[in-house]
Amino acid sequence: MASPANNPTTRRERQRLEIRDRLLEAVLRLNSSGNDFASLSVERLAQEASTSRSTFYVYFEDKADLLRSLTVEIGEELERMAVPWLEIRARHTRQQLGEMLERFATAYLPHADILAVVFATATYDAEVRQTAQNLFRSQVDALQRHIIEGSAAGFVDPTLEARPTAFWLISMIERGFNDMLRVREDSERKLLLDSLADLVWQALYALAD
Amino acid sequence: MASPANNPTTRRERQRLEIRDRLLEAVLRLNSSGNDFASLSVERLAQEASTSRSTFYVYFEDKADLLRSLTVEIGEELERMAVPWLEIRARHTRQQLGEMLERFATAYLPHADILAVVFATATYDAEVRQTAQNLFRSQVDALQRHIIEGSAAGFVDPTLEARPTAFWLISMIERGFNDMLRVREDSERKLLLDSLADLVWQALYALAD
DNA sequence: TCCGTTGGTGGACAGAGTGTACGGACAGCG
DNA sequence: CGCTGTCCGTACACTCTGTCCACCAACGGA
Repeated sequence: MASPANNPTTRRERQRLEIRDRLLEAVLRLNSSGNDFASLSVERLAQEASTSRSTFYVYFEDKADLLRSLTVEIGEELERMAVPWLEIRARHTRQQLGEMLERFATAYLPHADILAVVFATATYDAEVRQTAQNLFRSQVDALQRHIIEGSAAGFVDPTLEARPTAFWLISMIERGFNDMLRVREDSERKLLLDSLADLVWQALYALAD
Repeated sequence: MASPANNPTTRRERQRLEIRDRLLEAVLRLNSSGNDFASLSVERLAQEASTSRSTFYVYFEDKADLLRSLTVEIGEELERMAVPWLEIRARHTRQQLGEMLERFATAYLPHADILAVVFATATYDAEVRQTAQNLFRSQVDALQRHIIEGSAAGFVDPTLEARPTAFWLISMIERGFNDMLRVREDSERKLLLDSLADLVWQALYALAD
């Protein structure tokens, strides 16, 4: 059936993609195991991906270039993860909000460490900064739409300024989640998420109607 | 009158401090003028401070060490700046809150760019991370006290979990302020700060009593 | 004022990492 | 089968780091 000939990608192309993936995964592995991206040499990275330093430069211009690719991929996944909350267009309960935020957190947290690297790199690499800003902006956009449509539908406080409110709330969530990485205890995590849900509830939904 | 002999510091000590200050200021100057800290060489830095590279290493172990000193100094100033809001122990109006946050923002924003560097460096330098965490924690502590004492005094919603609420609000303010750097327009800034005041008001004070 | 001490300076050094170039080797492909 | 694409090792020039040291200016005590 799926013979190599039928596959649109040739074997060589598949090998290319595999090496590329190995490099991307190597960064995640090294980064999550205590090493820090900034002092990670290309040599070490290539070694972790079972390839050579010179090959690295075939696939990426430099480390920042690799990080850009990574950011785009993670960004797409983040947007998918936020859908359950932000795409809601009907009145919901405080408890439902809590559950949605919890699901969002569960999906977000595994990526938080690499996102921290992205934000860090953004301060000194213009292209990564652009990518990171797009990511942030698209989250704010989504929440802004949620607020506007929720106001119209009557389940969001209609007196809110949609854009700035969305900006602050997304700031809170993003910054807070990055810090939550360090929280090991499940009970403490629960407490934090519950408090977050209270704040969001209070900010957006409590004063509706 | 104030002869050199009467001065507790000798001339040499004063010169020492002056060079140190020149180096610290050089970082701020170079950082704010578009250059990025990560790719800033010690050579360039010493040059900007009108001193030599070898002298740099007399004063600081490395760039991260310098950043740590800077962080501590900025941290102390930040705490002073937050006092008007956080040290309030009595009921106040929504308008007063807005004014206090505006003053806080005005004091914070000039430092936001270097703080961004601090947070970026924190992801890969353990000591800077510690310093940055202390800074963050002390802000959370102060807000937590504010919430607890405000609850007792009756002007803060007593059902709040003080610690996590403080954590989220400080996250929001810190992350948001770092982004506000890019906001040039006064009217837009006004809108943002007003919205922030609404959120804080709603979160802490609206449900008191 | 004199002179010993202090401390900034420039230069040299080894070590590490970067980004580029190129030839050899090996496997995929026609 | 021979051609071609791709990975690998090696080498190179370059930049930056952190350390060391000898030199010398000027500071400050006597």
